[in-house]
Amino acid sequence: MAAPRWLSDSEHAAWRGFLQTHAVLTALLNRELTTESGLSLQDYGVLVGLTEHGRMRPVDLGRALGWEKSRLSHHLSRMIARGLVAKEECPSDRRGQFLVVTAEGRRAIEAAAPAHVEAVRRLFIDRLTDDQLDVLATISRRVVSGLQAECDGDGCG
Amino acid sequence: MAAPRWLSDSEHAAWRGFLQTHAVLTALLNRELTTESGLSLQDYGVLVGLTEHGRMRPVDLGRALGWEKSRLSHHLSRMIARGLVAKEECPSDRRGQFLVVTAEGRRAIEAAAPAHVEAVRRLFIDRLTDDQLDVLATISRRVVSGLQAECDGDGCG
DNA sequence: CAAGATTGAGTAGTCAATCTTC
DNA sequence: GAAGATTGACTACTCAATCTTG
Repeated sequence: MAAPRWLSDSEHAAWRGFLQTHAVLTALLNRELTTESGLSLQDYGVLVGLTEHGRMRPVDLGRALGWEKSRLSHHLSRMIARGLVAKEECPSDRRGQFLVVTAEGRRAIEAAAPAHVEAVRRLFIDRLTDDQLDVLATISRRVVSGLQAECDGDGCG
Repeated sequence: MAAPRWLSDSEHAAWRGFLQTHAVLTALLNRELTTESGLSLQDYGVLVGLTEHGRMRPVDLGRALGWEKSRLSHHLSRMIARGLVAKEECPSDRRGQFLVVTAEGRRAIEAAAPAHVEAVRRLFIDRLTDDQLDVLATISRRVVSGLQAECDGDGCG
């Protein structure tokens, strides 16, 4: 390995800031959401994904969330046990299934959403400018696409 | 609760993108780091914090990382058991201690750093412009300061 | 053999209760 | 009583192994 290109102060600030922001933000949002609705931030993410797409295969939901397949599988089995989501057969490819939100899951996310969206606004969205939000979305697409390219070469998951 | 101000498409993209990016990026970085050096991303963060500050109290390290106090406490006891960090008495306030990196901890992070920094560059830093990195650092400061203001009102920790 | 998904064992994180010192 | 820190029980995540279908 040649002499490492260490991070500059501003690069270091960006990277550590990203990690710190995520830690602190998700901890508080998760606490609020759980206390008020009984859903975790993870539950909420699953329900948002399925609600947006109507029905979805685990592999696609996992990609949208950025989760490992076994994490998703464990989490889904807990949510299925609680009656929030359900599985349907996938006729075209019997290795996979479709996931759907149950009526109870729909009630749960509809009850949780107003307060949670307010919290996300208060702590995150409303503290940033439109330009900053656009940069963030651009960064996400850029980094995630790079990660996926990386994972085409070997087995990432 | 009045009619909720739902997130616009671009706000939703920014927020979900942030969560997805963090999930996907930390999973891959953690796997690489653990495989090549035996340190987790969390271990690395602790060692970076302590190395930068020389000696540090748990409460300050927890703030820098954005971690809950019990998470830090559990993690430190594991790192102490592995000989990576150690505690010293804090003469001015005997409720607290100082944390220091051991010689072994220093060896571990120095061995891990070159490859890890390369990975952070390859997957994150080098894919973004300087302007984007600056925006990210600004966002972090802004959001984290808001969170701390929020936590002055009640007990967040 | 590759891809979608599950399982079990081990590790890590959260919450509430507790202890000590200020 | 509040702040710094720890502990134990519970929940969640990771990794590797496995199973089934393409």
